[in-house]
Amino acid sequence: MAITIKDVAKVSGVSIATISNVITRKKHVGPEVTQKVMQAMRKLNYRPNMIARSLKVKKTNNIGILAPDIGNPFFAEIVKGVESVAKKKGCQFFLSNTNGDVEVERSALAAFESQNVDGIINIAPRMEDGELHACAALPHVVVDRPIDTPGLMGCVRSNNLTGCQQLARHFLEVGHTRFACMAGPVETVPNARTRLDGFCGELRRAGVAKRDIVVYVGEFCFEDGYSLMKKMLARKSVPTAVFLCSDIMAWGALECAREKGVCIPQDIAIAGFDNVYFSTLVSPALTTIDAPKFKAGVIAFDMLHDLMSGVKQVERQVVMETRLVVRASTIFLRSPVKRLNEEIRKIG
Amino acid sequence: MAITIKDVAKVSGVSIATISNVITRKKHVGPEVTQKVMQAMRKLNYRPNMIARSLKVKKTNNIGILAPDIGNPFFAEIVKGVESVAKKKGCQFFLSNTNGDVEVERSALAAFESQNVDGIINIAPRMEDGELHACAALPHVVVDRPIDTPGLMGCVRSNNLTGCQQLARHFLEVGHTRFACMAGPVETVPNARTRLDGFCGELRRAGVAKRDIVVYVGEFCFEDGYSLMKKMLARKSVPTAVFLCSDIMAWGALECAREKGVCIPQDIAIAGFDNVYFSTLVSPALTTIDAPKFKAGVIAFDMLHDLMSGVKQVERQVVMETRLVVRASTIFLRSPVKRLNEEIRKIG
DNA sequence: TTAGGCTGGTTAAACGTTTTTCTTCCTTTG
DNA sequence: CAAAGGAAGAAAAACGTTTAACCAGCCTAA
Repeated sequence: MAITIKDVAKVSGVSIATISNVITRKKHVGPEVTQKVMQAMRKLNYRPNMIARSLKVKKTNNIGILAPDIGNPFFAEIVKGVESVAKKKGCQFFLSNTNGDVEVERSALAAFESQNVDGIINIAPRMEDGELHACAALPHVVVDRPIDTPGLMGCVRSNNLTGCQQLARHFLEVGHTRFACMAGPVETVPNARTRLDGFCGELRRAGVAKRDIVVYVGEFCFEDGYSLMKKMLARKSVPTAVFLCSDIMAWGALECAREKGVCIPQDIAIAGFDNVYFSTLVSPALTTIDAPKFKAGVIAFDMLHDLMSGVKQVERQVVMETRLVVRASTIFLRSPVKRLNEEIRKIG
Repeated sequence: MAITIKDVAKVSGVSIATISNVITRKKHVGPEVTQKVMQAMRKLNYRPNMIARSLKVKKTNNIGILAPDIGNPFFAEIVKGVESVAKKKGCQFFLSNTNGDVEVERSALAAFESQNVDGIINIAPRMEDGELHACAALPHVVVDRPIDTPGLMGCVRSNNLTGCQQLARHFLEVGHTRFACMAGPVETVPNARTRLDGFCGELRRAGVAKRDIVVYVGEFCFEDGYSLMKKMLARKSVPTAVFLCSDIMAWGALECAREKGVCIPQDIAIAGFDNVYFSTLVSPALTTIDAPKFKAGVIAFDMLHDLMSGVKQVERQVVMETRLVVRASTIFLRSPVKRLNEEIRKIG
């Protein structure tokens, strides 16, 4: 039988209200009584029952975190950011993986609501805007996806555009002339669209012809990076600079290149998006676009916390910058990168 | 204001007890009343308040998961295993990262207890046995660490020994004669000790001299893999087969080798432990010892669930097998691996 | 001296459920 | 036909807290 406030009351010979007061510090209670109570609590190893407390105060100090896949280090990092500051505020969290399945998202949200969480952090949800907005009765911040913020909604994301533009310029600077972009699910994920548009747009602006940019679409996963790369290598004129719209896709592409005996970056330059920490470990180290992950988590929680505590005038849209991180997969130090270009020009 | 069972009672013109009965199906309630109630619930979009329910029934259907670092795919995979089956049983979970810090473990456990979780899954805890055993009042299964199981404890882990022995034999078979083992924190983590002993023991049994096995100790992290490798390469006689006791350490070692211009596996063969899914992606693909992760999570939850439901005679110790997975980092197809050995013999 | 205000404490109601007990009204049966 | 039993629902108590309302004693000020 778990031990309750009543037991403590009995042992310390004082009313349960007093016990509660020494715990919550809401009313002053005399020093010697405080002592007695403290002692009794320690002796009994009493732990307040949060369930009962929550029921009474209508506040659980729990939040729910929804993420597509915690096995993906990108999301894991965000979650860790959230946790780092949640812990400081005495906040626990429920976690639910959705696999990008809207149905799962729905049921997880319902479950969270039943658990009376005080707020929700929703990472890269697939659910459409309208349905998401309907959840704004509860403080709810969505991360890594643009959305406008009625009710108690918040949004923290990164500017996917600039990083992609930087990458396009980088490719141009090192002399590439034929490009490929392997995008994510552009129909359902706004950021996938943005990355594609940012990259291609900048190229076009620099005068690259439309036919020199080939676009593929897939999911943000290893397999699709692999298979799209394979498809691309089967073309008769192969681009020399390819942007995979997530690191994990880029790993797939690297794997494919290795199998086909294509040298990176000598033959083809490859870049990703996310700057997940594994990206320094693949070979060659991956040029990628860094998006703040841990920090996004931190900011998301802070925002949620403000929303939960009813702070007025909270900044409900935070967008952070992305930036290009150049590594070995796009620069070939020993010789100019144009070799393949020239060969192709000769051949085709 | 959230809507409660009382509102439903009012709308459907029936007592709250009856509402409860239609929800829980504990007592039969007439069909037309059931209809009315259902309708009212739907109309009001009523969701039972789990907090109140939990308080009454002294059961939350929540569990707590403790893991060193969710950013580590090894642990993430276990968590996903747990979640997959927990979800089916209508169980939510709290998650807490400990960073391998005993103090954090303690406070997280206390927090879980206050939340009245029904059980705990404790992955690779650092806390010592005694203290852990003290938590066995609550159903508590520890994963990936051997421990005996008094009270309501359970343990699911993998047999670290056999895999390491297989690896040792594999190294011998391809002709190595000088070995290194870079172990984890052998003092505090039992599995670290087992891996070291399993590997070295098998070598010794095969007649390898003690002086042909060099041992280093570090943490299970990238940095230590890197630095220990560096230290090893500075020796005047360098082993040709090295076992890094976790994949993530092995990645560090690969990185170091790359920097130093050491070819893997031609110059040195490298193997890891865990078979985390990224290990196929590093270059060269890593030979490693596969430990079941997702499945461990599944089994852990099943065991916990039995413990929670008071099932008698639950098997409280499950140990799964590990097995060697040979990949490119230890086999060099085009020529025998002994080259460096011979050079070393010549030089030193 | 006494009304009024602190101080430090107690009592009791409330939070939203479940569950035990109680009430009604039928139906069965000897 | 009366007693027993069963079915369907209602009333009320309980879960472990917090908190509003209350109270006793003491100090101060009028």
